[in-house]
Amino acid sequence: MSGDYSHNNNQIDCGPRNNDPHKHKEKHKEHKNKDHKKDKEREKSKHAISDHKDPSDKKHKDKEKMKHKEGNADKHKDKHRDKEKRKEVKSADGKVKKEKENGFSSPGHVKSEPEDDFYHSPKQEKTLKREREEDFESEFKPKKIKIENDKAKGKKRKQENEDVKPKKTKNNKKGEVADGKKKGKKEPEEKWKWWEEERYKDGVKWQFLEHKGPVFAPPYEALPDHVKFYYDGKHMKLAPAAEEVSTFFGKMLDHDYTTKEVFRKNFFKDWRKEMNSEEKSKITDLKKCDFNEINDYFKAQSEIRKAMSKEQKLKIKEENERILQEYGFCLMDNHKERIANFRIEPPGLFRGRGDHPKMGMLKRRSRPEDIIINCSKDSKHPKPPPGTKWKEVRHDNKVTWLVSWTENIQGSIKYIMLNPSSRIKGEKDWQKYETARRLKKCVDRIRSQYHEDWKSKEMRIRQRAVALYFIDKLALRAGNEKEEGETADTVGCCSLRVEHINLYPEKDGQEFVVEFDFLGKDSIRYYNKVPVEKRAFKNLQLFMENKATEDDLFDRLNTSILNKHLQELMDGLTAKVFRTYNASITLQQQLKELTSPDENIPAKILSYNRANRAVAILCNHQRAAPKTFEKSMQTLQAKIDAKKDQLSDARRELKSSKADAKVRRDEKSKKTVETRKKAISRIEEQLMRMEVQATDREENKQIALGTSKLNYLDPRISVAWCKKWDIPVEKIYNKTQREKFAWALDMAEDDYEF
DNA sequence: GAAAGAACTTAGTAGTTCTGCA
DNA sequence: TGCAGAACTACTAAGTTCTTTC
Repeated sequence: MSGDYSHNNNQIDCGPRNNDPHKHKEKHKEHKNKDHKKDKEREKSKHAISDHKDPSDKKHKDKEKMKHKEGNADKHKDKHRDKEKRKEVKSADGKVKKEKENGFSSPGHVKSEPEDDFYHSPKQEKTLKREREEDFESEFKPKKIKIENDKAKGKKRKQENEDVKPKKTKNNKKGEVADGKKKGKKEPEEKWKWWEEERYKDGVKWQFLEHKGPVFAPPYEALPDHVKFYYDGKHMKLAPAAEEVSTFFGKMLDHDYTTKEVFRKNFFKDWRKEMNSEEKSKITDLKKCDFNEINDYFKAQSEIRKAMSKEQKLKIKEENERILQEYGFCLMDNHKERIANFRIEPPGLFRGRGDHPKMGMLKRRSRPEDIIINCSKDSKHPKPPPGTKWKEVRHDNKVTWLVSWTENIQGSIKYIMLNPSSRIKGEKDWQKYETARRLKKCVDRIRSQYHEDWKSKEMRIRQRAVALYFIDKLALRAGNEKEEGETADTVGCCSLRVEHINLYPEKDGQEFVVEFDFLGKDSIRYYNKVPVEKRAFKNLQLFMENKATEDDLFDRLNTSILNKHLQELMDGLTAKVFRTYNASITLQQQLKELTSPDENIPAKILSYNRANRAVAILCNHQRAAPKTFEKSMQTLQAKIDAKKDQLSDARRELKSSKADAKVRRDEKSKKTVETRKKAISRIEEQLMRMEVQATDREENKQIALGTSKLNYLDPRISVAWCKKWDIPVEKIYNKTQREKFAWALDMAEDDYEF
């Protein structure tokens, strides 16, 4: 893990989601800022920890200032080093190597993208020059593109405009337009390297945005007459509104949700709202409702779809492709960009995770009148379906979304945004890792600061220090306060309650052990027994004194207090950055530790997956073990056994042919020996692959690697590792991931250091 | 300065497509 | 060629953080 710092003993196989041993008690009430009297007494009586201004505070601040100064000096040195590094390097073959900046390179050439006929706008010229964002951290400096003279600008502009000109897309396969690749064409067309361009400043996200608007869910299609709903054993024909909602439930009959009391109650309440007065008066008990025919009908439909002929399937695929081409892309600042989710969420029953109080509620159908469109004033605005109107068309270029609407369950806003491969998402991602790298430079200072802080006389400072210690050491999430009764009862670091930890002065031969047991994001259980520093332990004892189990552990702390403090320690620092930093640094360290030069490619990939797994465990990224896991492991094991038999047979054969060759001493028998030797090494190779696969699969049973790979691991670490060990990057990142991390693939060299 | 609202990232799951093997 | 299982994608819930409002 991350040096001696992140000791994470997360036990992944600690039971399924929601399997919290202590049933979550009734939600506690506002513990923050509450009952000050009680707190003060507590503090006074014990360790004379004052909640008031600490006279030593000023001293502290001065000290802090000094530290900051030191930090700045370091920064300066680093900058200097970076500058040195950035100088052009000539490689042995005389080629100018890419200029490096924090391990990346950036030749300032003009992009050439495929032309396309999707959008054309006369307004593109002004978008060409983006100004540099001034406050952008030093590490996140794309190389300044050489300043173009007017002539050059004109040339670039021309090329950019050509980017959006018609492109023949006959027989296009999925993604080809986006990729700018044509089948059969060997030379890959160059993609837009947005990371070599200037960024906008002042929060501007784009200058020009044009899109076709969202795709709505298809209208409800009534059930055929033979599919019947029964109430109390009697057939009942429902009016379309109630029937539609009944199908939402009927489709889910095989799902666990429909057995949950809360789900059933919420569904029934909302369903009744959709019934006419006759239906409402008759249907009063969900237990008497029989949705089986509806369930069977949808299952049959699914079978029919599966059994379709190739031609029929192809037709559907083509239609989907057409919709994708029409609605799945937008034009942002001269570049055609893929939209992530261009469909409005269809109506259905809300599937809240864990013990969500709103599960089963009806998610209503969104209409054009609910939809806000965001695009350029001077673009071709998307048209609402005939006879309808948008709620609003706005032109806000300080946000990244294209479409938004408010959902009816929690009243939150939903957005249509761009794909992770887009410039707008990529820049943000890159910036995220640069912030984490800046944390690397000052993390020691921050750590010594919180080690000081937990001796403070002020309770709030001690709490802040211990919480930060956990966020840093265990990669816990910040833990915002949540509205009671609105969501599942989950917590993060700042919102931990007394009931979520147990303290053991000594456990299993270790001192000062803290046992964490709580439900985190998505109601995934976090269970970890971890030895902590004595001061942290003693502080926890103090924080828990005279508190009830449902009280907040850190009653003088919340995420905004913590983040404000972090902001003072480092510009742009928030609790979340620690997770990114610890994940990435762990990957880098693990890769160094686990990769041995003599191993072959599959073994190296196993090492990579193990490093990735270490991060996933640190971040508590779990998944349900695949339903077919045991069976597929058995199958694989059987194959391994068979391969082993095959190997021993082959060895036996080799032995006998060697003996044979000794006697005969002819060419033919010599050849046989060689052939059998080759066969053996082939079988050994196959066996080794299978065994590696089995190990990997077993270790991965309940761990999800994807989340950390996509969100926490600086891709440049992986790219550098691939380059260093000659591993094809395709073995680590699939196509989508390579598109998302195109910037990293382009800029990271084999010596990249996070 | 706190609360509410908005914007955006992170997350697991369900459904679909691809791949390798018998 | 068909099937099983792996790999990938789409979907959308659930977080965090930033911004606005009062």
